Amino acid sequence: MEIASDKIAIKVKDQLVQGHEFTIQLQQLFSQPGSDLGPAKDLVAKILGTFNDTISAFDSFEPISSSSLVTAVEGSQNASCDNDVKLEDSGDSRKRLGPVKGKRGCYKRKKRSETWTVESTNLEDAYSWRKYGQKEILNAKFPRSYFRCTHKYTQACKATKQVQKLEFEPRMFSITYIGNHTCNTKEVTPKIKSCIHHDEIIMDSEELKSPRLTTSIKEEEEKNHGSSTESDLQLVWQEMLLFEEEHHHHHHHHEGTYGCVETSASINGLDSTDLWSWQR
DNA sequence: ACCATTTGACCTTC
DNA sequence: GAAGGTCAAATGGT
Repeated sequence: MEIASDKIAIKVKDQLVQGHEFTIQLQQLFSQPGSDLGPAKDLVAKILGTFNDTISAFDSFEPISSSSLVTAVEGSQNASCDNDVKLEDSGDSRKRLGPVKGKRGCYKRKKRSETWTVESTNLEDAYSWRKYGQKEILNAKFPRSYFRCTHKYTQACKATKQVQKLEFEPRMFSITYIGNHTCNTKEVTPKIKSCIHHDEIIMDSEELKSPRLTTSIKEEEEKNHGSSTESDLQLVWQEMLLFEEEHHHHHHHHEGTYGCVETSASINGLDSTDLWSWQR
């Protein structure tokens, strides 16, 4: 076994794990009462996400000819999706209210993905989410909201998050991230048609025809009411986003096409005014 | 007309 | 069987 590369890999992973640990400690430090660094927390969340991603990448294809594998598979899924030959009418005693359009559900067994939780006053991170559910939770005053990545179907991105208001600190949310994004968030692409072979079924239907979105960020004049600290935070947050952008594709010119749109998502009927979604 | 959210039903997990 | 997570029809917004 020529383990040269294996050794390196192990070392790298150890370092990652350590960095992960440190970040968690930092996160816990933040959650001490008295500090209100929302944006920093979100940043921490993202860092953690990166670590999780990398670490689990290692875990997933672990060379390991040896032992100690963790029976990771659990692929069994008795999801009853397979044989469609099943009856689908008459005999079923189940109550089906609406028009039966086909089998609903057909869930697959979930692969445990990385999860991590942060607490923050603003619900935004750099990704765009779509709400798909809300549930009352036992012994909790506030319901839990469920979000998935906007690009779940166009790009098969598995990331989701759950948001719930903290009972004793209603301005704060507990945000649990599940899985990491695999979508290209900025992938609207210049669309060089010339090199596309012509039957792309891919169809990323988001052409954003709304002309008013293209007005760039001249909305500096914040709409929040006087609260200077709030706006400061907002600005810091924006800067962080831009910073990140630049680092993603090194000095990409023409980054200014982001528009900021207020969404009407509401948690518990009480919509949070600091809910923003960034779109291109 | 399209797209996001709401909301109760449906499904899984414990 | 209860609690939590997900689906999708209905609804609402632009």
